[in-house]
Amino acid sequence: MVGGVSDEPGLRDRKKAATRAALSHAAWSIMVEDGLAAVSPESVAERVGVSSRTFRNYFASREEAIIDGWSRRHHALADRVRERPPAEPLWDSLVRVLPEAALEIIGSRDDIALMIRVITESPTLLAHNLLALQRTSGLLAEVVAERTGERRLVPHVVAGAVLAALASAVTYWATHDTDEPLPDLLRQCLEHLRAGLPVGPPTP
Amino acid sequence: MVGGVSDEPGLRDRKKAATRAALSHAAWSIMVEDGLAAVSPESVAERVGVSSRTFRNYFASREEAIIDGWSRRHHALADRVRERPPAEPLWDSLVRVLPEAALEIIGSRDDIALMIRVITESPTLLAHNLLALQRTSGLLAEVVAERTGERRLVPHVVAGAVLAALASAVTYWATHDTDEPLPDLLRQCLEHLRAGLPVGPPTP
DNA sequence: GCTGGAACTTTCCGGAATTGCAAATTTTCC
DNA sequence: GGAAAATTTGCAATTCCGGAAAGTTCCAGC
Repeated sequence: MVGGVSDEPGLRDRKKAATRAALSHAAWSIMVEDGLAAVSPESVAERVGVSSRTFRNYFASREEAIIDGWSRRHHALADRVRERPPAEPLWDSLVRVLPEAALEIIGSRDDIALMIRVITESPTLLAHNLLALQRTSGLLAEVVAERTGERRLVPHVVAGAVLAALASAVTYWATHDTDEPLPDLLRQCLEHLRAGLPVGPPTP
Repeated sequence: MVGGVSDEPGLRDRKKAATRAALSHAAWSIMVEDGLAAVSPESVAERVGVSSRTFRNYFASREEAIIDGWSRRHHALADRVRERPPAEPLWDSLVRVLPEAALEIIGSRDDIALMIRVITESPTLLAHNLLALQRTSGLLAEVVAERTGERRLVPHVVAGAVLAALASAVTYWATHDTDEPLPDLLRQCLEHLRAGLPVGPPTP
């Protein structure tokens, strides 16, 4: 017992994670190449080299498979924030971590633009996306609670608002033809949340 | 032509709306009485007195039927804000409308508590709920844009944050044993958004 | 008010999607 | 090396879904 109480995954779990990732990746690729309709348990399983029954053991639907990779990267956001020095004020952590992390998570602008386009015509895919966001929001709320000591309403409001900002910034950046880099857009949104949401006087 | 250019729905459309509402209501009732598993196109259609095929003409799934009533009340939120005097500053409108409207929309505390309990063990139902919220968020963003003249990022951030506040307040109110009335909780959340989200210094 | 046409509901039905199960295969541990 | 545990696979049973056609209800024009 050289390794002590190490909880390394072990080959079995690593393989599971690998096929899961391979299935999700394949599902995404097929969607990019031939559209959402072409993604099926059969097509995905064939590309990975497993049976379609195995696909169903991992995912309940094509949408779940397509989202899964994204989902896992999303969830990493909370850990990123948690890794910041505990003495750092929360907003500083958020403003430091999110704008940079956002880019890595969503990948290229083309990817996210395609995703948004597909999502707008597939409520099911949108729903799975929202589920992933919701889970991330829960994880982020935990971190906020740890950092601030607040235990009740505030962490969820903060987490929800921050993810709304993230979603808004990403959507705008991907769908509008702007030169501003994503991190800058997101930083602006977060600063708004920190300082109080600006809403101009009513237009006369 | 006494009534002028009235666009009253007409009997046919009223009947459609009625069966839709009846189906949704029946779906909700069955869920309350016998649990989510007991809600099926057959059981719902039978209670209303239509064929199960008709149920499928209206809703694609039990979850959609269960959520539908709530959905429609949600969507009314945006109109409520729009109806406020145009000269009123946006935050005043929001703080005035939402806390009171929230209560009407979600019904009794028991209803929402049950809903949350069921949702936690049914991802599909949660997903449909999130879809409804998302649509409401879009509608609210339109109103914000009309009111403030802002056209790009801000309306979506504001709308998303406000709905996060709504969801947080409702969830807390329904799941924790607090004496504070829902409108007060929600007002607090909205004031936080207006003034800047408070996050205490890190706990030493 | 009555009649033709449009819209909605119902019945029937076939194919696709989903789930459960047990055998076969692979991994782990001793 | 071999037993135990976990995973993959194929198959069967079942449910789900939506199209087509017939029947029923509403609306508009005469």
